[in-house]
Amino acid sequence: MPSSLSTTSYALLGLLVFDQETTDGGMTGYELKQRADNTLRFYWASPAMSQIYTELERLDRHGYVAATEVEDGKRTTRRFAITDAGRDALGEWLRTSASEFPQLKHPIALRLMLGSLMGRGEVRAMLDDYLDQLADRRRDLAAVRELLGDRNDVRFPAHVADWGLAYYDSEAEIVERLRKEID
Amino acid sequence: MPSSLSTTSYALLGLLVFDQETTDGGMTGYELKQRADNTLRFYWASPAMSQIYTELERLDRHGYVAATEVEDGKRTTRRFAITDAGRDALGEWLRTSASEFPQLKHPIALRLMLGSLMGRGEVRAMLDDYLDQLADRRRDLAAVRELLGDRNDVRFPAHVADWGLAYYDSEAEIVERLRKEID
DNA sequence: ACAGCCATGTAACTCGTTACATGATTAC
DNA sequence: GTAATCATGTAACGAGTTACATGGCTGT
Repeated sequence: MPSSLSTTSYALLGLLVFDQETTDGGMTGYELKQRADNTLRFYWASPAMSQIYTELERLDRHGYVAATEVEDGKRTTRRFAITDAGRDALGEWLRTSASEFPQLKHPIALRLMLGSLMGRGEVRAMLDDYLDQLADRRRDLAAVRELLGDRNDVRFPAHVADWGLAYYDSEAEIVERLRKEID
Repeated sequence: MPSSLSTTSYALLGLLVFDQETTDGGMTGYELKQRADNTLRFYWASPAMSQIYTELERLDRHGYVAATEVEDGKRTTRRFAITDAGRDALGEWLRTSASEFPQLKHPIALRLMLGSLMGRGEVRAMLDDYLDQLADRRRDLAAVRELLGDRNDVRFPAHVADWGLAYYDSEAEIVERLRKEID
């Protein structure tokens, strides 16, 4: 019964590792989505809500998470916590499966390839617009990095955030240089 | 009938723009796949052969490419060339549709986030391995860049290749720094 | 009261992949 | 002759999205 999970599935399971087990055990699907928006989004993908619930269901079937129904006023919410089996599976995955090379889908680069079909001004506008978006992203990630501080339990997520920040900086630099070359 | 095409579809159409119209008109699906492996692969994705043929079929239905059957010894191969309508559609797409922000799927960063579940040596090995892969990639892309030279018709693809090379260099630098910090 | 957030799910669909099938041509 | 490459397609499947549907809770 390997019945391997997708990388996204392991990624979500991984987010549950950093759950600081509050009074109730675990996180809701909604909370997990928020965490994904704050972390996974920057170097993987933040799955749609519907997929979060689907994956949690799947992880539950594998016994990698434990669900508890919590009475919350009039409604009942489900909270999910990673199990020991889940932690084992995650460690096994990290240790035995090969790391794929990163996959980049870069619409700006793609369009730049076709720069000869655009006017000079259009190319410049596209790159400027990209620089703006890049700055927005960087701000978002910097805010997340701030939250992590230097707490030891999130030392690795902090490393990843630093990586992301350095990447955004380098990307902005490259695009600015490119912009000048094209003029 | 807008019946918008996917970005991948436009990307393939874009590759046909650089077809230096030889004796026969256009490229075979097989040749297009090779070109995608040399270009698209680095900043988008190189579709599977089966998808190439599917997309060419679709582009043909839209009138964006023209197919010609060519007798090639005992077999008949189909060659595809971009049409004027195709060039128009591509320009329209470049001018009117918004550019999405790049999407990065980075398994190494994802795994690094879970570094606390791995041994120090395992993390280091993972990063070293990534640096090797990165160097391989860079070599491949540098070879492609070489081919482009300074020909004016491929000025923009060359810009994109330069962008990629700078990205790989920056990424290697960041990972090396990270490696030291983790030790 | 009304908006905005919290919370959970199902159904239909798209995009793209792998597996399967087939066969000609070319280089050793 | 036989392996690698050229060449073309179909079928089944998987991963993930958007649209749809529902309803409670919270702040103003």
